[in-house]
Amino acid sequence: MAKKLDSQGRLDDAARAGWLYYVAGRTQDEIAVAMGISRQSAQRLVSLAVAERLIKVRLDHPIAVCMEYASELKKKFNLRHVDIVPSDPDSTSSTIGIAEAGAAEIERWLRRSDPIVLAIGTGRTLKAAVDQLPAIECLQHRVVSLTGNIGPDGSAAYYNVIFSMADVIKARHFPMPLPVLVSSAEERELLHAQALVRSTLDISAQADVTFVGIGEMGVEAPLCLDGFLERDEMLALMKRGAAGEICGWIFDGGGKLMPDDVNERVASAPLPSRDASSVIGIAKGRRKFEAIRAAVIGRQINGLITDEAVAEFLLKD
Amino acid sequence: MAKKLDSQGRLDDAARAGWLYYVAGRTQDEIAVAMGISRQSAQRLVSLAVAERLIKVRLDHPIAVCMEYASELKKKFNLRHVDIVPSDPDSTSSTIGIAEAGAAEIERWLRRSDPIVLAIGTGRTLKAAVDQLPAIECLQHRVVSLTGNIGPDGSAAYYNVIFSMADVIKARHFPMPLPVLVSSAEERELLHAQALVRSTLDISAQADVTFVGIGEMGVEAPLCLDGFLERDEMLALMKRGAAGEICGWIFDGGGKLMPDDVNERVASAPLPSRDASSVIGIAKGRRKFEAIRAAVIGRQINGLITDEAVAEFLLKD
DNA sequence: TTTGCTCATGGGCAATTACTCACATCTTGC
DNA sequence: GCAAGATGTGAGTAATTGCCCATGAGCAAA
Repeated sequence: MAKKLDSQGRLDDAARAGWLYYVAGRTQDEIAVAMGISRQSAQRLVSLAVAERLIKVRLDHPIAVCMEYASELKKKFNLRHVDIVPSDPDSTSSTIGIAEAGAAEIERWLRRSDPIVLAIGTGRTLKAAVDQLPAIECLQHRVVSLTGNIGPDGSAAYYNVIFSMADVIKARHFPMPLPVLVSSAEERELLHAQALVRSTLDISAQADVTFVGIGEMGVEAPLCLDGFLERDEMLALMKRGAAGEICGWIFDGGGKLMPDDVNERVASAPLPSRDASSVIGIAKGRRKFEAIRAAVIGRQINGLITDEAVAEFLLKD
Repeated sequence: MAKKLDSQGRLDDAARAGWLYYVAGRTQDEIAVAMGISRQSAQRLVSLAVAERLIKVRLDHPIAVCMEYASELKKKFNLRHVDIVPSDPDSTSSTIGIAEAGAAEIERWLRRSDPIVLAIGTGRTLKAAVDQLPAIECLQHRVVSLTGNIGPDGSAAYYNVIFSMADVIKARHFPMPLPVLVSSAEERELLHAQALVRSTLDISAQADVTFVGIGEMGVEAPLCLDGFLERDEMLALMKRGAAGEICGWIFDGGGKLMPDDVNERVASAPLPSRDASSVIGIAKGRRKFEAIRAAVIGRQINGLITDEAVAEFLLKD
């Protein structure tokens, strides 16, 4: 070979080796023979070609952009887990796609053989996700609800999902026999002191992974639709800067829990630690843009399952 | 994951795995953990992504000697466009490398926002190139076939590429509902007079760019293999000095169309103007040396995508 | 319902590739 | 012309990947 190898010549060789390796599909051994160098040198040239970005790999599939977004979001917001599903602009469903993706992620956790504690919030999206779960026996795990299962009128809250979940997987489950909102901070303390509630709260604090929906603010928001909040309470909250809620915990545009009397009355368990465990939000849709951004910024969650449209919104500034 | 896995979902997974492997640079083990599958399954998905051509690799570096050859060829034969890819002396494939390069050049044309007419010939090499194309919507362009799509036995000619092309790009396309060779000059006139054929011929004459394969002469040549010409017809042609063919048009060593009865029966559209448009040949391989030289000398083409070995041959005298 | 077929799965193993270390060679600055 | 640092090389070894096989699930025909 040439005695003097300037960096141009070396890059040429790297390009040639990279071409033989990736395009022609030869092994590094064959390349070494063809180029008259040692196997190791061939390997170095190939990795140089990669390092110098001479080799461009492109994935020609609609999923590609989702993966891209996921990786950027993970970096930008320091998230543990991000899953982006393709958007269907023609669909008005607020769950299509993410329900399946959410179920897949829940299932991944449930398939673990070591026992875990899985905490779960409430909401339509989460319910849709749980409905997608296959039947698996998970005797080793425990599933705990972060939110009360009693509706404002005393009936069972429809969108409390822990029972649906318990139906399909055979794990021990710990519902929270409370309303979502109580009348005062004092009442909450009283209720939380009950042995049964106490133990559920304790278990929830040990959660290894948590799945929650993310609610937006507005008179059409779930909190209002389901009768937990009156229309004017909601309007007042919005005036004070509320951006969204998770399990009833209301946060502002920066994702900080608001020092508000409504939050004083939330009977849900606190969200498990975002430092020590995974807390994964599942949500999409135009109306939730701000709520999702706030939740991510304020680290109410450290994982996100959403769609392309939300990803674009979160990445755009 | 244990849900019903339709092939769509499986391709999605393959794309994910492929992305994680090639773009994100994760190992198959990491991918397996991330996707909740076994390492072997991850490996299968990755290779499926490759097999399904979801992964496109290209080399983005001007290898000095290739660039040099290209510029010399351009000058020597007054060509509009020359692309030289490295040779792999041990490979017997007649398409490797130039298929990717051809696809890249086709893509460059397709990416133009102003509407163009792209004419396309036939052949294995061209088919391999089109298979490398990514899916792009090109509603503004028109794609027209220069050759008939009916094989000698009346079936669809396999190596007619316009349909493969129309699959991946969503442009209007104009196939040529004719055999490649007809029985006589009179029959050709008759068929060409049909309205449908007429309009395709008219469009092809307006082509802004044309991509064609270059066929060699010989009993192993495509024209024979695919049954368009009998063995002894071919031998007679060679005796009369035939050097190669493009879209069935047979030319001699000087690249001039032969005044031969076979050429009288070729039903293909004439090659678009080499003065007013780009007509790019894609071919390589020892057996095509003479055919390529003739095509370039006789200006059947004014652009060439080939490999180092051919470039050296063309430059050596 | 049974039988046969296809195909995905996971384990195991061999081939291939990546990394580390010690040494040789080349370039640079004086 | 020489020392010092940078850079390339080969060997050995660990990690990663590719492939074959037996198995079992899903599905269609009998």
